[in-house]
Amino acid sequence: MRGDSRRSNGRGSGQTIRMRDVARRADVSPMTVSRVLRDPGKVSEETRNRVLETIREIGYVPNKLAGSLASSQSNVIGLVVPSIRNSLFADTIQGTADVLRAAGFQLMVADSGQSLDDEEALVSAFVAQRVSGIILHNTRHTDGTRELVRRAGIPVVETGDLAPEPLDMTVSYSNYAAARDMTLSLARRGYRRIGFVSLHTKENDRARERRRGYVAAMKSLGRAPDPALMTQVASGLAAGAQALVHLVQSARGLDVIFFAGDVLAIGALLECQRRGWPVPSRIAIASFDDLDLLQHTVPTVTSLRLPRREIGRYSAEVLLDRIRGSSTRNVSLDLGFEIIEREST
Amino acid sequence: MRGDSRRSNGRGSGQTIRMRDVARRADVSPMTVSRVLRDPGKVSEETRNRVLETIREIGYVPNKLAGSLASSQSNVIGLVVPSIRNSLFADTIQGTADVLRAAGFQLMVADSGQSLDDEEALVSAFVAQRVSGIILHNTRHTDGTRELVRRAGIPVVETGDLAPEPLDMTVSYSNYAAARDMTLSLARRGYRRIGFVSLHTKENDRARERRRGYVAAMKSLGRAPDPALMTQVASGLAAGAQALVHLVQSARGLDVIFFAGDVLAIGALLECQRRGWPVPSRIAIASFDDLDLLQHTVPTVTSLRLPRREIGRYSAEVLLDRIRGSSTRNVSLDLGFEIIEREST
DNA sequence: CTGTTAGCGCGTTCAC
DNA sequence: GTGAACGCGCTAACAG
Repeated sequence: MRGDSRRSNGRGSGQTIRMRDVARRADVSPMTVSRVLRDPGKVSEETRNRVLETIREIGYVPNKLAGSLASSQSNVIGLVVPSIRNSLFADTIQGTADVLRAAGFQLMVADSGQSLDDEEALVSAFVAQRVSGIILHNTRHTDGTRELVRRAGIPVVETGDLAPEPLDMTVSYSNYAAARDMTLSLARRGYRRIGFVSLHTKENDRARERRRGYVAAMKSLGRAPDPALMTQVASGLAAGAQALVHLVQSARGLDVIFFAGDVLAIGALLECQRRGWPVPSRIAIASFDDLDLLQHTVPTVTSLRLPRREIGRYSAEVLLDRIRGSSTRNVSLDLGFEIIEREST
Repeated sequence: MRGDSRRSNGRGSGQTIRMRDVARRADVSPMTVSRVLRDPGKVSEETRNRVLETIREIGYVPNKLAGSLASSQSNVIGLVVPSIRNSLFADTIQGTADVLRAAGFQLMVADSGQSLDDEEALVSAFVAQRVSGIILHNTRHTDGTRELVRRAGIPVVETGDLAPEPLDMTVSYSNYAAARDMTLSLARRGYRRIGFVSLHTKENDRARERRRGYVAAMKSLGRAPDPALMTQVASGLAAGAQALVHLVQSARGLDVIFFAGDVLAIGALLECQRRGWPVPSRIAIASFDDLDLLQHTVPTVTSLRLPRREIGRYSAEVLLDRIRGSSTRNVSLDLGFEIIEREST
């Protein structure tokens, strides 16, 4: 293979063009070509133009692999999310991608499927790729993960929740505070028996924090947390519908349910439509995530507006600041949230 | 910096561990360490275990940058989507990510924002990173993009639609056929005046193909395409609602509308609920994309089930086949679609 | 402003 | 089964 990476399929140019090919053709040294690409100001205009022209002519595309190896810095950021498919992360990823792209950075995305061990494997792969920063949508990690990023000295941003033991930097909102405040807000609006539905708290830290917030709110209201008012379900529209029916039928006097996960509230609302249960008169509904949909449904749904896009943007920005060395350390941003009251409560 | 990449922030181990550090400690040559990592069978069990143990002890993480440079092959695949945020792509990305991860490959994701020039820039960045394969959710490209991938000789999969002029491989369904068949299906069910709403066909190839399919179906039914029945809108729930109202009020005799884009049908359905227009008796609704939601709404919505996940999976698989050299050339998969008839029509 | 030298960390090749 | 030499393509440091 050496010196001949010709493809066997008959496609491609046959030869990868190297910097020295450009240099030879433009009658300069490879170093000058390198400078034209990364520090054009240090090359005379005439030479620069000649080199640029040559690059265009022969279609040279620099090898970043070699560049990164030589300079010990890549322009790649690694991102681990629990689930790419979950549209809730899509906004955040988009925010990150936008900032990174403007800065000329690439984004490497991976999916941990909620498994901390898989997360460790992915972080290891990122370290192996020598990414210059890592974003984790998760605040709990294996010891191995912690050790990996510590030793690698790579800047890390955690998000998804405020991190109790930050690896490095944090950009998020507080799931605890959000659930607590929504619960208090419902109480303030006069609801007496407030039901709470979350995703399974066993595997999901965010779900656990939200439940903690709900419980704290109930206590501060002088209401002992009633197990009959609380339930956990899997993700999905159908699960939301089931949880609704379950709680409405089993918890007497229930007047509102706070759905603290994904699309649960929508599933519940649709179930109400199906059964002809008027919302909010028969049962009121509040949601955690302010999906677009919730302001278009009939009735519109009360929810928490979370700064998804901003989390993505800021995560990228603090990472870039750190990489560029212009950074304050120990960044820990709480981007907050907002309660949006609508017709469903 | 050379030889001393110590961080100034006091974090990190201070020194990156290299293969030769492992070798020294395990009392073997670097070559043996390399073999243990990539071809363990060629090393005696005793040596192998000693090396493995040493790697664990000192927490060595191989430098893939150097490895890829030396071997001229990376384990990274580049993916360009029009919009990360669009949940329709999320399923496909997940499918790709799943397959790639099982094969030990990394995914680099970028967002072209529907701009062909931006796509070219991203492809160029991918080539610069020496990715070993590229997936494009798009079938139209600049000449520059075509030239880039041709010269680089990188395997490419196009998707999003059947490619009229494939760069290389294609994995998709036919937007044209899907829209045509849905239109014919509506006619077969007895609908006489079939309205059609798409996204703007000017910037969106898929929207154009879908409209072409609708028009072809109408012609084959002996019905001249009536401009009064067709409209184009931006993406979003509100746009779907507006399109609905516009068509219902302006096209007399309209009995069904086929919404050929994103969440338009949902926006329209919700608008019907808001206005108290019964679906399908006052106006029937059909959707293009079979979002989960559509089988939970009241009424449930007729739509096209597209093989999103499969597209992602197969795209990754044909790419991997090609990279591993075990491939048939000119792969062109049409994964088809399915019409799901529900209550809304 | 431009060139020279010396690696970056690893894989390939070939010898032992 | 194991090791030495060389180079992947580029950039840092220094010299001129």
